[in-house]
Amino acid sequence: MGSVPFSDTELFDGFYGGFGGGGGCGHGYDEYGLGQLGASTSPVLADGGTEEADGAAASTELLEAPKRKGDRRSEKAAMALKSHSEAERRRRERINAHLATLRTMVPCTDKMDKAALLAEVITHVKKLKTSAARIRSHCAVPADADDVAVELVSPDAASPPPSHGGGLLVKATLSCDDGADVFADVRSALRPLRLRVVGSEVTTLGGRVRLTFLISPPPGDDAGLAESVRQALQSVLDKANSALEFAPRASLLNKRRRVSTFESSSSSS
DNA sequence: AAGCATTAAGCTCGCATTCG
DNA sequence: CGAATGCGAGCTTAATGCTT
Repeated sequence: MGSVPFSDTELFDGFYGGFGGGGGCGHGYDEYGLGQLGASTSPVLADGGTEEADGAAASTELLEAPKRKGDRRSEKAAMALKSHSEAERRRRERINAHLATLRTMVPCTDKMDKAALLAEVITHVKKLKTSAARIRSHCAVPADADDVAVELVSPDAASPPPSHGGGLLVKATLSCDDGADVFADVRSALRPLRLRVVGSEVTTLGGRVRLTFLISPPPGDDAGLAESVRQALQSVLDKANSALEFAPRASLLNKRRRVSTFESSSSSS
């Protein structure tokens, strides 16, 4: 339509005043005294006059000083604008790169626009969550959230080994991050209780671990033992969580965090 | 084919927030 | 406190589809 295509705007690097894009916001670029910046040999000063006119009118040091100061200010503002503009471009590229990644992860999204893509991703994630929940209900996979569960179960439900006598069993389950110390911590926590463990099971998935113990309690003290085991396992969780509090600050910040541009390969200059 | 409306995408600006 | 960054809004342009 007779205007400069976006791809050609690089020609006007630093020349904001000459390009019409985004010019309708009610604020002209001259608001900054930047008119024709970069392309003009007689830059407009903040007060509206040109350097040539002012220079002819007064050549004393006293008058020159503030002028150079204004020049520097507009140069500085122009640099800030350019920098901000480039940062915005990088931001858009980052967003688009991640959207492209999402496109590769969800089938049949090639022709979708961004809004439809995001809607499809939401649907897809919901489906995956439902599937995960279904699988979890059938298999003993670790829970997403840290959890300690202790319950009394009948030997039938728990399918204990033949060595078990026949009374109620204590079934204790711990789900947490699969850290290097988990097993040692659990062992340390349970050892003082002098338990008779008749069965155990370990499941790990995606950096999470789920430990299940079947314990044969002493006669008449089911509830007491269950509570002791629960406290012991809870102490393991508490220890792990307190260790997290001393982890690098970045992992705990809920403020908006700055992320360096493009964790992927593309580096813009 | 021309004209028009709609939509998607990119650009810039100004303000708010965060960081050093 | 100034610089850097994030974000929403308003704008333009290009592409697309529909009607005449």
